[in-house]
Amino acid sequence: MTDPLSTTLAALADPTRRAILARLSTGEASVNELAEPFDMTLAAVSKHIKVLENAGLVSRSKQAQYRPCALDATPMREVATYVETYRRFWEQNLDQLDAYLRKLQTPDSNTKN
Amino acid sequence: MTDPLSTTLAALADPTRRAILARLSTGEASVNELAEPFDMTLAAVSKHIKVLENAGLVSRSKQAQYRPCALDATPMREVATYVETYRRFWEQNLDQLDAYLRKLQTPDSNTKN
DNA sequence: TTCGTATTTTACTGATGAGTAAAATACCAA
DNA sequence: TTGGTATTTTACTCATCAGTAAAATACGAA
Repeated sequence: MTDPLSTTLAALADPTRRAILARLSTGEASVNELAEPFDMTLAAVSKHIKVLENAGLVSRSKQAQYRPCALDATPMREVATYVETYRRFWEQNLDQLDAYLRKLQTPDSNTKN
Repeated sequence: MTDPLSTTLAALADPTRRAILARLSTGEASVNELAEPFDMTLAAVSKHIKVLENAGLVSRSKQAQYRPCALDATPMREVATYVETYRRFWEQNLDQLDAYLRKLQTPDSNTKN
């Protein structure tokens, strides 16, 4: 699983990590700040951050003993591009659902019952 | 990891499974047909399909001894929606890169060297 | 230097994932 | 019924992941 898209998707496939990214979308934060909402060791959060960093979704800087995290959404672009190639399929399904619902509401279609 | 988005992302975070979906985007296929391109046991492919089915990305039907697979991209909608919330961040990064490259190309900015 | 705060690393545990081989199941056809 | 094709299940192995506790590291401040 060394391809970047797999790495990005795997990193995103965890609610804790997505919450960290959501927090970072409001601005930089230290590990302590990021860990605060979670019922989890600091070390555990540190490892989640490492996964995100490894996927290129988080970048780090250095300020004294702090190593603040910043969001880097760039790898999500590939995810967006990937799922977009399937858009027509889910929209097609919605169209079918829509047609089905319309059919149910059309009196004529139910005359046999 | 029981939330649907995590399940979908985890299912997509594997090149074999994405290849299966790509194949299914061209139409239904049996497990044997799906397994053909892979250097992997039929049982292994069967399990990958189970993961996709579990994520709602693949639906099955029954035709004699065949249990053909069909693509259902519906769960990808949530993925698309999710990454879209970060679009402004990666576009911002592109803008910054663009500005940076422009700056490099502007003679005035390098007069000090 | 010594302390305190921030963060990571290490060693370990338990759960889960990918893969295999071989047996089991399902269903059609002769 | 017997055989054949399609597919899944089971039991097992190996690797990876999430989490913890405790030690280690990094760095500013007194």
